[in-house]
Amino acid sequence: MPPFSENDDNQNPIEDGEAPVLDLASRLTQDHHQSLKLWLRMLSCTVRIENEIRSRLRASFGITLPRFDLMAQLERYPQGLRMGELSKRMMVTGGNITGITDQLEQEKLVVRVPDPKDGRAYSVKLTAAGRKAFATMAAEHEGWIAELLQDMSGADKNQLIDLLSQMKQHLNASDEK
Amino acid sequence: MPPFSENDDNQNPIEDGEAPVLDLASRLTQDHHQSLKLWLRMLSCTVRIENEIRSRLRASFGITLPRFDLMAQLERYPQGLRMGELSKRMMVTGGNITGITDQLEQEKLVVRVPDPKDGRAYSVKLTAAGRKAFATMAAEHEGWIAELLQDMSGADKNQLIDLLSQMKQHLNASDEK
DNA sequence: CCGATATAGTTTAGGTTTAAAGTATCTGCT
DNA sequence: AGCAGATACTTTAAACCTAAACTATATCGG
Repeated sequence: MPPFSENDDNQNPIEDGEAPVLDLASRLTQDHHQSLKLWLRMLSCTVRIENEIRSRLRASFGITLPRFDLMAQLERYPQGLRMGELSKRMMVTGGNITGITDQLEQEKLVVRVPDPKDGRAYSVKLTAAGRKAFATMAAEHEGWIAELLQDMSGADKNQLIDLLSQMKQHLNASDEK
Repeated sequence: MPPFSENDDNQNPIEDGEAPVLDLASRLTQDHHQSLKLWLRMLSCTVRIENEIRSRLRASFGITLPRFDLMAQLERYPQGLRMGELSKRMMVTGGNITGITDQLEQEKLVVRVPDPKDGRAYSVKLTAAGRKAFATMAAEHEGWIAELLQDMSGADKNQLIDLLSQMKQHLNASDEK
């Protein structure tokens, strides 16, 4: 994800001090700007961390981020995941999963096990080598994330987790409508 | 950016109730998990919003997200931006900017103006048509973001903005080291 | 002036990503 | 049984993206 960041020098915290009474239109615009600002700031943080992790994964392990991510999903489901489940969890298209799985299979890190109950479906699983490789990488990866976020207090992190969980739920809720 | 999301059913808020005294190693692991959780939650929210915006931009305006993003950068700098500046602001590689600019130039939405002072450099600017097209799209875009985030209170949004600004600054600070 | 080094941008090769079309299998209905 | 529609996955074309190599221009020290 590399888009639309507000990488600006001015991090001026728009003064939201006294709130005069505003008409509906103004309040609407106000909220729009606030939401946009929030979005851009979150996007900026995400892209920065993502780029850093991508580059470290490549440098340390010669693996790409999507491959690592797919393995991370599988690691949580030893019984394997179907292509469609991977697609949903990773929030990418099915065709994409096909490609990444192909690559990982070629590297012998995952296998496609045909589903005996459904001739169309596979279960994708980590191989023993895949589990081993992932364990090493995951430990390092977790350390990197902690390092990147080390300057924030634990309390702030907890608060962010709460707020983002809330956001996530709202996003889920609103697309069921 | 479509990676490594923790798209799980269980949004169980890990009970961080009473905090027993822990040894250093445990506290470290604890912090690592907290950071990882925060990262995954933020990533998940970002990808969801991004996918939604990408799809709406395509459906409503037949434009891609990176092209829209590049135009958004230019809109803030009427005097134009050089390729390298676009690359830095959008946090993508220079080669990538070359490609996106090529496309937008072909669509007559931007122009490359040679820099009279530096034979290697261009200034990329929106054309009149580009400005016009962007104005329409940007208004709609802002509305979408507001809509997606409408279920959060203004106070929560402000708090998120604060925390993310802080995160962004820390990220900036730590890579100058 | 001239060569060494740096900088601005492009190109290339390979991987990722999407949307849309295609293939094969399954499920339900008659 | 058999067909209609749905589902699971793959393929395709076009765009995006990165890292690394490359081209051209600029700058600096002699």
